[in-house]
Amino acid sequence: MNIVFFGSSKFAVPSLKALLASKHKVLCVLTQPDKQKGRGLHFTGTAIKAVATESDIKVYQPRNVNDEEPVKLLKSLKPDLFVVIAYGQILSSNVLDIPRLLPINVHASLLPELRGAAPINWAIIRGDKLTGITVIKMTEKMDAGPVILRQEIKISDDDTAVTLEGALSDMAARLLMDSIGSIEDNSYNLMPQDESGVSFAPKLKKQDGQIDWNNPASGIYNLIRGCINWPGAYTHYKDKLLKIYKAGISSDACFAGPSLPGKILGISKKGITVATREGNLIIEELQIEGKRNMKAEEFIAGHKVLIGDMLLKK
RNA sequence: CGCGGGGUGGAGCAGUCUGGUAGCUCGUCAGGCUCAUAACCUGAAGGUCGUCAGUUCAAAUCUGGCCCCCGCAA
Repeated sequence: MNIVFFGSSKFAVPSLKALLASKHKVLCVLTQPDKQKGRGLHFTGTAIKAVATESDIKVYQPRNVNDEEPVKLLKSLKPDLFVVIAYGQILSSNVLDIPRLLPINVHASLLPELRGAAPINWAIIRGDKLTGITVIKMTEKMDAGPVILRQEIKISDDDTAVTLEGALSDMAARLLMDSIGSIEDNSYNLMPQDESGVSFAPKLKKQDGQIDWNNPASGIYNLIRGCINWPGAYTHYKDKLLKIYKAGISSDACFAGPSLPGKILGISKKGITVATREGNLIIEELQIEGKRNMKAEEFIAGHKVLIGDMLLKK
């Protein structure tokens, strides 16, 4: 089949690679325009652009796919199928009507749960035990089309957005290939989504990573795991930004009583124990503004961390 | 030239403003204490202070160039 691939982030990479390795033909790849990124604000391309370029696939980076010019181009390719994975732009019906067979989308949640840009992060932040991959036929309403294929995966307590994304992106590639297979021999069904079960996973904002010590330790633990790649769970210590990369829930009985949320209760090799509204969190790996990330033990060695110090919102 | 922090024994930091003996916490090693220990005590090893040049009697510290790491922002 002749396929046009739409994707931008790392999550889409295994799927694109699977397609490139298959008998199907990838006519071209659409990805987000290069953006100024990082120190010095140099222009950087997406992860998908790198893979496509390496394989000598044509790359297009329209600012808006729905504009006249990209639409014209896509029509001229006469594709059978659109495959959209973590692309970052919403396709209008003009675009969705182009492929001869279907426009399909691979989404990292069990739709209708967690529609939107950041389903993996939110699944962890919400404390879900189960998530998965859903392949849908795209409709104009985002992530709302009928389901072609779906598979579940368990979220373990020590999964982070990074580990889960890795597992899901591989699963996405497999499910994508299965879906294409069923489309090819016309054996697929379209199951409408149950609109009563809809929830949303909007793009994370910087602000979403801010730790509120008035939440229970378990909620903060989930936030840390869910925000690990971006924006990072953060708080402030002595007026400096402090990111927390790894933490645990403390079971130490000697800090059992209620304490002021955000207060440092204990300092040991295991980490820094901090009070929350409910239970205590033990910080194991962190990063202070301007420094690399380090183990709590290392941080303690060089910074005079005292019991009673506060971690604050700002 | 987007804004900012930083490079000092193996790790994390202080010292730099106000040049003049290399400091702290931890780790490592040896010994001691202890029923025992990741605890405690004593001692030791380990550093051309990122790099190149300049100023100076004297540079981790002042001046200039270069390299590298990181936070913000996007």
